[in-house]
Amino acid sequence: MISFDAFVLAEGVPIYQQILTFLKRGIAAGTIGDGDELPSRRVLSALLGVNPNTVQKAYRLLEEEGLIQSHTGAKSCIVLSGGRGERVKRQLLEEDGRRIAAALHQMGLTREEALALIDRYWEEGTQ
Amino acid sequence: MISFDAFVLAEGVPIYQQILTFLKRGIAAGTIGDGDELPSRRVLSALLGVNPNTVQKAYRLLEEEGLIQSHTGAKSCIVLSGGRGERVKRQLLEEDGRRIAAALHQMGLTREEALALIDRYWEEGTQ
DNA sequence: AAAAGTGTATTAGTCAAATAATACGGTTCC
DNA sequence: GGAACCGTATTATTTGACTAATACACTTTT
Repeated sequence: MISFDAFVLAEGVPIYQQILTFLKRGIAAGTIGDGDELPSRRVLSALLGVNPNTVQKAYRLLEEEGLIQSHTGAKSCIVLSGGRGERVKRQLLEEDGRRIAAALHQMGLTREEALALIDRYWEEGTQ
Repeated sequence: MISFDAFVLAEGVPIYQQILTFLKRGIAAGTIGDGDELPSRRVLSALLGVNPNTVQKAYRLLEEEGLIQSHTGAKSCIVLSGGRGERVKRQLLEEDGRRIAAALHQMGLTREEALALIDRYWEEGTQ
């Protein structure tokens, strides 16, 4: 069963997108693997304190991407066969890499200052 | 007159927030300085292809933060006195630093892999 | 078999973001 | 002084995110 203990609800970003991002980053990190069971819509919505429909929207989008398999009545589970896992990781690294580098550059940081900033907050992110 | 040539409209983020971020990053970078004139609401909305009310919302929020001064009839301009510029840069670095480090860590990257990723897309961000 | 849990679907409502169309008074510039 | 531009304000509408309350059929568990 996939754990949502590390999930923290942020503001200003659609909740269903945060769920997508959380799961995809877990897939990229390898902490979420092929065949892993997802919490049911009802359980996760109660856990996060959001509406079941919001979780359903996230799960539906994941299924449309082929990353989840759902059968009426049974729990949904992760599908990473056919290079899906590698694809997710590659896409995530490229999108985040571009976005992050652009942000740091727009703030006028040099390459060294940017690397130093990541270094500075790296320890905090490990908690 | 502050240039919005480098501004590119993204999806999934409120437009008024994108305008705020663009200006704050310019302030942090030093490319936007004290007393600089902003494009009028009408001109900028036409330039970005968005509604004047959306630009007005961004400008109003900036004024509430004390980063803009507006007088009815005249153009608005940037106010960075009293350490406002430094404050903006410090806040931006902390927020982005934390968010970026957390994202990289959640993807399971080591510190070295994270720094390599930034390095990889650094050149692209320069354009 | 019965109960509990699950995926799925529907309808209704609230709220924020964004658009659209004006309107008014003040400033700038020729 | 007048035209052009500017900040500001108002009202209405559309769209998407989210909540709320159900309902139904299927699976799992006991």
